Amino acid sequence: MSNAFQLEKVQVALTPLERFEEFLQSRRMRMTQQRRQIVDEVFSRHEHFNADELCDLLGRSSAGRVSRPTVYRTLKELEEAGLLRKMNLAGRRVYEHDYGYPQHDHLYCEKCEKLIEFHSEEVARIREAVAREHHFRPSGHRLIITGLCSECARAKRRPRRLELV
Amino acid sequence: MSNAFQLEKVQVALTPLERFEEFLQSRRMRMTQQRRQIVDEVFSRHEHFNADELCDLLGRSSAGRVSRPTVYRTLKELEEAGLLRKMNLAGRRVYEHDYGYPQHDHLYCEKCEKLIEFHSEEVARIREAVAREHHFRPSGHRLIITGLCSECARAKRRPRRLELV
DNA sequence: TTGCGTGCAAATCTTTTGCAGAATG
DNA sequence: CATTCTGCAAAAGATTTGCACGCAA
Repeated sequence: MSNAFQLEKVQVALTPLERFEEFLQSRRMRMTQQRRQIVDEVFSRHEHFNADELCDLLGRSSAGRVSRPTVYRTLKELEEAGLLRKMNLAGRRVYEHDYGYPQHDHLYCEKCEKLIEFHSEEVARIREAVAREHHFRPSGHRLIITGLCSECARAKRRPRRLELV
Repeated sequence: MSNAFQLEKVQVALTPLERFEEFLQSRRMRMTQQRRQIVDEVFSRHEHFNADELCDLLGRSSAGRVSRPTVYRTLKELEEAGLLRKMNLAGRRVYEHDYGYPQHDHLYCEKCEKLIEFHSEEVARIREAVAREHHFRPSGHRLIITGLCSECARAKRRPRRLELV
């Protein structure tokens, strides 16, 4: 169902942690307590997050805290490993799951900052067509449609009534 | 011609400077030597730029220098006035002309960092269709297709020959 | 003359780096 | 045991802010 606000997961053979272990091994890097903790935290929910928020979450963690530099270092590794994707949203740098989720684009509510995911074959088609015209070799794209989500649009249409209660 | 790498200008009644003056007046703000200098510099070429680059250009200016805080303050004003649009490109925050140029999207070369503008009615159509599906009220969008431009793609296909000369 | 605007210096915020000690394979 | 990692402190880069003086209207 491409209309679902939360896209369906894609079937993957390995868990994010296993996938990351493979990546680390391929680079002669080590699986540490901290890296494990970060992967657990990051993949325990699907929301978009930024480095600072993750630091907070890991700060409160019962498993022991992880330092800020380590969080930044590991986020970069997870990006290189293809587990996370970084994105710029109204000046905020947020991460989202990449591994195990299908290609998608976003609707971004400027009021409540909600991020809605959607998939469209059309976008891929346009990408190819435009690229061909310009002799450009596309490797990816990013489409963000900004505006107001249904709730905020409704609220905006009749703000008086609600505010004057 | 929507295929031109450099899109055609749109007819506008006022110069950017005049438009900015109107904006300032509407807010009881003043036209100063510095603001005038910044607008002149910014609209003297069509390239994308960031705050730092603009500071450099204004530093060399014969008309006297403009301080960094003023550059930042004025860029924000120009954005609010609808003269400039800010955009995040691979972590770099760049500005582009908004006033006097048509709605467009970008092809971004990951190698040479070139930015190619293109216009597509299709994108606008998709935007409306997706928004309708999600009861979303769109106000704008941003589409960036990343990859390699024609020159860089060519260079990449046969790097040996060129590098071994 | 009355504020608004500017430049300076310093503060913020976010992210990165050098390094000594800790942990992993 | 040889290296890789981590945390700390500090550096770095980008942007913002407080304030006293200067300038536009």
